[in-house]
Amino acid sequence: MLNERSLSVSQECAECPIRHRAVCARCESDELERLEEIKYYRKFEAGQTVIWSGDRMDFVGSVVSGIATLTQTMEDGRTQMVGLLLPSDFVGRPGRSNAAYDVVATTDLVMCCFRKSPFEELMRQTPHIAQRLLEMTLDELDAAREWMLVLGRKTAREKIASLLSIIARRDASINMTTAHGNIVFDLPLTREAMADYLGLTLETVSRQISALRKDGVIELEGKRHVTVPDMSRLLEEAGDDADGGVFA
Amino acid sequence: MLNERSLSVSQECAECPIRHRAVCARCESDELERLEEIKYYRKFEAGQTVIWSGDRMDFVGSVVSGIATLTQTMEDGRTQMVGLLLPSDFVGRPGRSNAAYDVVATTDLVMCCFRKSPFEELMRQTPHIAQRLLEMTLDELDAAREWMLVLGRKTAREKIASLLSIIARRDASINMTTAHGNIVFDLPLTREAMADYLGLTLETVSRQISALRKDGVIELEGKRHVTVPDMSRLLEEAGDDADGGVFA
DNA sequence: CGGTAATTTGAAGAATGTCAAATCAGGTGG
DNA sequence: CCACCTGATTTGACATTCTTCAAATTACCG
Repeated sequence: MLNERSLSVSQECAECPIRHRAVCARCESDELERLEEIKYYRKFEAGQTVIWSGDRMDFVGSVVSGIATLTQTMEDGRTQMVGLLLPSDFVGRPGRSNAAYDVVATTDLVMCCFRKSPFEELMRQTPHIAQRLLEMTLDELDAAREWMLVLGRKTAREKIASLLSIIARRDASINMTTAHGNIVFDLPLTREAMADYLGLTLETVSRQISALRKDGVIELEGKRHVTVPDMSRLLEEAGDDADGGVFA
Repeated sequence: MLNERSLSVSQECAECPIRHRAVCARCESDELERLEEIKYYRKFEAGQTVIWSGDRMDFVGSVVSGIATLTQTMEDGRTQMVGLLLPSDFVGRPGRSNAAYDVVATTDLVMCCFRKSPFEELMRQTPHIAQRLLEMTLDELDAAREWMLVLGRKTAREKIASLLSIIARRDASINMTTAHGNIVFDLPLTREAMADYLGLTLETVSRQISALRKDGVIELEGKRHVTVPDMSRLLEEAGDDADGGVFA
């Protein structure tokens, strides 16, 4: 199932776009050299499954570019997204041999992979990797808990506004695509993927996006390109405090 | 607000009931001695708030006995539980100075606390603590993701069945209170707390519990004492695979 | 034996899901 | 370059689930 092509070019960690944010962020140059020995790149096309829940997983790795999702599926087919993986995010769990979730590339995706057992060995020896992984895992746990509030207590409209805020915020921390105060970004998810993220149906997602557009909270060009004229308004719609953060 | 009483008796780590499961599980005896120097016990009564979200938090610690909850609250009062803390669970985040969630004791509670900055210093020096904390955080993240599926995709009945399964499982790993194949346990949560856990109203919780009782999935003595005659039936009602696990 | 909080139950309403059909967008082959 | 095809998205009508508000009941505590 994994018919990705190997990259012919090998890349230097020093020039890596996620060098200072990924699991290797804290590594010294000698530690980086050892990581470089066990790393390899893998490329996936949009729509491809990186790994199926339950499958043996002999690597861990970082998203270098593109977006992937982590999802759980019930026997009857209901699915819930439980993670949205952006560049620098970590995939896999050291010490676990089988994947716990489906990982799917939603855009073209490049991953920097490490063979699992050498990586685990390296973790034992270099505290910087484990330290950084702990930090990242704690951040993910906080994000998961924020998400739980969204899933459990917010209305459909608030859920959509929350998701848009999150994407805008994450996007801004990378691209800062803001023309004269406006926040502008592309939705990296289909309506169905948004529904799986938010615990809604795709029809409800569509209706609420239309409603937010009609009420002037967002503007749309095509189905995916979003402009937010007033970020604090969006945050208000999300049910969050309308102050603080990147967009004061 | 924190009118807990200090414990007059200091306890030995060696005899601690959570010695082999808490954040200190991997520590050697010399490491334990250093932890012992910075630890102190705190006791809370049922209903007391351990810490408010946003408050300065100058300690981290472990639940020794009793149960606490982690909750988020929106401005208009809607609340969502995001963590259920049982004995050996860790409270607080190294490197963070203010609490991100409300922590409330739902039963009488004993915590083993460490002053934060000495603990952080110790973490830097002894990899065993950080290693164990990473492991525990990864487990919590998995639990949070399971919970996200419950919140996002399960029906009210499935949510209740899921919660009962989780409590039964956690209880069993400690007490194994099973008379002739039956699983028996006490609900440590009020209907309202269950509602906050599951993203429901307390009325819906009450109705679904009654329905499960009527259908013979569970039996109740009083409001809190639960008997599960057939665990696989309960798991089926939860929408999970009805096999595997502790109760095969 | 009251009093209070927790829980249950009922009736009605609102939000979201379901099913079906129409529309739109992008890519393809002619 | 255009008509067509396919999948994504939107829209509509209706069904269902869950919440809301209100009141009755139960359990526990002093």
